[in-house]
Amino acid sequence: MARNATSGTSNGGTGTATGAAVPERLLAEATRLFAGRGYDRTSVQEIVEAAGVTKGALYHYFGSKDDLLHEIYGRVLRLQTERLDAIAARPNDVRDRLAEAAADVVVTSIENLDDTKIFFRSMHQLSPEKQKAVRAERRRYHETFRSLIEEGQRDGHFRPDVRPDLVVDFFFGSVHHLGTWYHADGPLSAKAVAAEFSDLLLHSVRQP
Amino acid sequence: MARNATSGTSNGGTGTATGAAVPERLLAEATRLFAGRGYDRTSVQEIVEAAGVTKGALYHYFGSKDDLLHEIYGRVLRLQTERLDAIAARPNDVRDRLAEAAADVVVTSIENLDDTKIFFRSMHQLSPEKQKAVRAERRRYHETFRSLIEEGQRDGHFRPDVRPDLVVDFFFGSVHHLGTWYHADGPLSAKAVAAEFSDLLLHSVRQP
Amino acid sequence: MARNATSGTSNGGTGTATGAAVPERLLAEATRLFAGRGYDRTSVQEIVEAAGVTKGALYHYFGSKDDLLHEIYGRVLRLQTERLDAIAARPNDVRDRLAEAAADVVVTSIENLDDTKIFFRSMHQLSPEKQKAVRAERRRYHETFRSLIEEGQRDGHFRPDVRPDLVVDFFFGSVHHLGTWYHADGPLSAKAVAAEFSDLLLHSVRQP
Amino acid sequence: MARNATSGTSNGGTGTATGAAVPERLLAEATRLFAGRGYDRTSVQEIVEAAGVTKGALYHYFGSKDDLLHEIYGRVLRLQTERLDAIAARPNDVRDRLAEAAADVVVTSIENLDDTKIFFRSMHQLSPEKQKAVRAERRRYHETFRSLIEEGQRDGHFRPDVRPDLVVDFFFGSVHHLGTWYHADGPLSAKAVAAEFSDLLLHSVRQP
DNA sequence: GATGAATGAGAGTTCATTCAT
DNA sequence: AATGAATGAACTCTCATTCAT
Repeated sequence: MARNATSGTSNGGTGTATGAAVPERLLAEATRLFAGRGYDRTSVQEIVEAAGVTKGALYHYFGSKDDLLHEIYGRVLRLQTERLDAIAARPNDVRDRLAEAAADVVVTSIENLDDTKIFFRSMHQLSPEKQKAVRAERRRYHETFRSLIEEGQRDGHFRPDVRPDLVVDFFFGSVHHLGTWYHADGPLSAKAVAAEFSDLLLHSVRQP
Repeated sequence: MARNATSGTSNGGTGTATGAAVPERLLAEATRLFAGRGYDRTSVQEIVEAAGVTKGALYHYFGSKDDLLHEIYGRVLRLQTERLDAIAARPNDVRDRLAEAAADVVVTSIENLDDTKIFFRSMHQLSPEKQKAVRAERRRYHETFRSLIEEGQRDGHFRPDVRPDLVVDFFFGSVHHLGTWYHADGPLSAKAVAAEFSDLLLHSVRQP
Repeated sequence: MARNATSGTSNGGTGTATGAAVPERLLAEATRLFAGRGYDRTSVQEIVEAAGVTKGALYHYFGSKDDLLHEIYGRVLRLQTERLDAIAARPNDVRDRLAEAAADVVVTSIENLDDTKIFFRSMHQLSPEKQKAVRAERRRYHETFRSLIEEGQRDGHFRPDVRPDLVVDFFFGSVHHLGTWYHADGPLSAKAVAAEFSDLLLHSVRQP
Repeated sequence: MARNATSGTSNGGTGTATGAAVPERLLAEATRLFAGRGYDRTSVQEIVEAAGVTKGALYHYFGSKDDLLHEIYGRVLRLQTERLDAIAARPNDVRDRLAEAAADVVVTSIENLDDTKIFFRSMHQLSPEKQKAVRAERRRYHETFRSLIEEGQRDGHFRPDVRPDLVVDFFFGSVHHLGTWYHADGPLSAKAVAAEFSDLLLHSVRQP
């Protein structure tokens, strides 16, 4: 079980290595390493060395290696859920909200590309209970997204002959896979990808 | 590297466990186990036990554990490449060919769902050289697919304002993620998903 | 070494968990846990959690984990030594004194069954010096017991052809093993066992 | 789970270190070390170093450290059970059979003093299931012993006013504790102790 | 063609203890 | 009087791979 995470003595989260508080440093390094080598291929020893502490310190804050992964998921899930909820609650035309939600999740996925990579590659390495918890939270997120599509269908803006749940799986497959091909130093900005993915989604469902 | 892989289908009937030849049995069990537990969490011992042989036998046919994974990739890549090449070479309207190619890759991905799961989860666990080889072959596949989109754009059937490479990444994200949500015993047949994914792709790119 | 052990019974009412003073609570919980899981398998963390204090508190009162064990031995040794000395000093017939001493050590062993279990299972986990100290005290106890047998032999009440030291080892083997089979909720009261063990001892040595 | 124990390639069980077969050597060294330091304080590393092999070899033959302990128990239990069964089945007077059984278990306990020490100190460190198995076998042994006492009571040779089960616990307490005080280089031979313990037991139960 | 004993390096985790506060 | 973060060493166990047979 995660013990108490932050402790919040001081430090606003500045540096990567020795500046930040210990739990933050551990999470940051774990994220970087899990994204690079994969969860199973990253040893606890590597994490603590990268964070400049000892194993004892890690196990003081986190109950297990598994716990670190769960915490990483928690952070990104919370962030994306909050943003989607805010967008979905706006008074705009549902087409605009869907477009914005789609673009937003692409941008935040690219901004947190390490978390995105970890998400789709390592989820099945979580303990069964934690996996269940993460899936439940993810399902809530997908349901909110799906409800936008359903709303658009009721309004007559979106085609009625598509299954909203399949559209969600279709789109989030694309989003989760950003980590396999997107590179920050490539020709495409996060915004450019977001605009294009959002556009593809909208065209795929809109009433012609 | 794989030494001699299959040796054909004969076998002479000496097999201890099931009917098939030893290398086939090993590949089949490895595929099943890798899909279930992941590559790193599947031990060579488990594979040989499931196949009813000993470690020595495995290392007689395959040079390493890594080699098994590479062989699995090889099979599915060969299959999908052949099918795509055949579809792309037909004389039909490019919209029909794209629709058919999209539907076909969905169906074969679902029919080989274990391979699909392994593909996107375990690619980064291959040795660097083998990873490079697989990526190269995959790129060829994507290029063929992309050329269909480019052809449609030249013909005026598809919107000119989308980047063909992004469309490919968009669509194959969806395909690779089938393994995370599709269940054979669910309400949707492989064909139904294929039809819908293909339809979503076509709508997302066609000239309105 | 124990620093100041008890500090009396007062406590001022500041205790966080139950009523008793901190060192007593620690000893009580340690006894319970050592008897249940064994010394090596009980962590300092478990002890302090059971007692409702922190590690710092434990190390304030006791110099080490080893020290706790030594203190537990000290208590039960002091108790049993006092009682035996009192019984041995009475003016009764030596047969009655031996019978009473035997019955008494059985009763107090059962009443402090946790200590009994710890005694014979964990003695060798004490540090060498402490082990020596405990053994010396135990030897004194055995010598007092043995002198009763020798006295009975001189008086002609007990058979002269038995070795008193062997009788002591014979009998205390039985006593120390109470912890392995006696259960408070079984059919036998402490007194019943005490009566029978005492009777068996007396029959084994008395002059027929 | 214990895998296959012996393998019996050659070697009649001569030496302690490098002569004997690997599993035998491991068991012998484990017995010596467990008796000396206790189960929990003996590391797997120490065992394999003493046996001159690597950890992998140990885990090739034994499923766990726990398994080694179980195997040690198995050997001594089997030996003592066989001997008791043989003695109990003889046609002699029951008093002679009880005396012989008592003396025999003392002699074999002293001859295998390491096993005896381990038995009473480390039983509770076995996994619950294995503990149950050992206890069941031990119970059978005790029942055979108890049946001798019951037979003697029916014949009128032994006092009817003692509980046979308590006599068994009484006597085997003494036997199990041999390990705490007996030293091979002391003044008493195994036979001398056996004769005296057997004599004490017989006097404690016989009809005066 | 196939065995299985053995290796050796490294995995995650636990723990008694210390010490600045 | 008491905290709790942090240490560092040791723990049991796993694993892909090799090689004499």
